[in-house]
Amino acid sequence: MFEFTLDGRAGAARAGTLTLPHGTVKTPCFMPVGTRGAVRGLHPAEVERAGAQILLGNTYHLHLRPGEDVIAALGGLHQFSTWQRPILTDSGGFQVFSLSGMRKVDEDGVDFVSHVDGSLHRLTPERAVDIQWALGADIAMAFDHLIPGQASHDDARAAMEHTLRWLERCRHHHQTLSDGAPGRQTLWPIVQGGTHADLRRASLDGILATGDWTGVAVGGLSVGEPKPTMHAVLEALEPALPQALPRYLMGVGFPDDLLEGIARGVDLFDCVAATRNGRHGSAWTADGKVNVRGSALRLDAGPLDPTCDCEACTRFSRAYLRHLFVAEEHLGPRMVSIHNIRFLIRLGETARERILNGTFDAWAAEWRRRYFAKGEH
RNA sequence: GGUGGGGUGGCCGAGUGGCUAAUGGCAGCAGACUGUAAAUCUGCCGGGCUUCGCCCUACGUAGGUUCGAAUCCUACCCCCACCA
Repeated sequence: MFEFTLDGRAGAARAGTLTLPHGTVKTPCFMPVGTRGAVRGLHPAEVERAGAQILLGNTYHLHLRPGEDVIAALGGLHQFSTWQRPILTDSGGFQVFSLSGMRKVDEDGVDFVSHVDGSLHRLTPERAVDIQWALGADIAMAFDHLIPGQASHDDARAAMEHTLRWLERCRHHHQTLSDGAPGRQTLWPIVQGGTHADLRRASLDGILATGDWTGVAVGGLSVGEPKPTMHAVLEALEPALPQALPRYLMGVGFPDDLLEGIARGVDLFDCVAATRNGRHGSAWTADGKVNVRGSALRLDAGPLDPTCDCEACTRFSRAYLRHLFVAEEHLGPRMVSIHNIRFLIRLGETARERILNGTFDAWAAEWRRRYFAKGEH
């Protein structure tokens, strides 16, 4: 359980197989986000047909509603949601960042004011682990202290060291739970340190010194910093990342981010952009971004993306999808969400093939050329 | 035929002498979104241009009062309600 085998490499890029209690995951892989136990607007069968191998859930949001006790009573998140493939849960660390106006951080943990009803909720490393254990995710994430991409070296260091102290508490608490049910769930640490290479390396060193991990995540990127900065952080980290561990770049990203991440040795990604942008009428295609609501598509009989095999592209015209958005039919946001998810998943599938057959670099170069040809992305 | 009410930018609808090219909303157009407080948010939206400004044309039609009118006056046209 929790094994990762490397199937092939191309430069820094890797193809692997991750074995988890609920199934295996072929990498590189994009993981759709189902924050509240559902990928926004989609049926699990649709997510399966899009090729998703593993989904995300969120500690904070599922704790607020319906509550981890409810989910546990109904057999855990897999049974509750009927998603039987692997699940990874985020710890609520991102909410420390995204709900910055509604929480207070201290050494021990974080007080959140619920955005749902204003009630007070406290998350600590132990609580985050408890909740994720109750949810029954295959992979639980450490509770981390995430800060904006522009954060100073001092602030980034403080949050990174704070994250390490929390990690040790997460690890210890998770170990005591796992002792009673080995093989049920694994815990992954998160590298922090903002945009500062030295802090990133220190964070990774601190993580690797504390335990035998089954995977490692890189967090705190794509939070306002320029893309070249994110690439530089990944490049600074890559040589120090153990080849034997799957690497998960949290919260990333857009298609080009996935490609650049894969090229820099990342195996796993998640991002809400596929569903959020899809819901908002922005579709990714081999030729760049398409505004599905745009008047240019009014009489366009062609598919959203001629290279795509998703349920939207194989069935509907651009004109029809645009009509759905203009008329505010829910089918529109749903279909473009499916398309975007499929697009990212297919990107991972293709990258894997190319890594395994030795043509990754050439393919990546051509992919970039075409994706950016129109000057949009 | 009489009385009263009303005619405002693609639509609805504020505005009763200057701060009004004219509040809002809708429609339309463009853009944003990265471990989801987002089926959300932002910008444009009479025309033209050398577009952080200038010039035209505009509040039913025509005239008038005034330094200045969508706002006041007169006539006419049209719509609605009630009364004949």
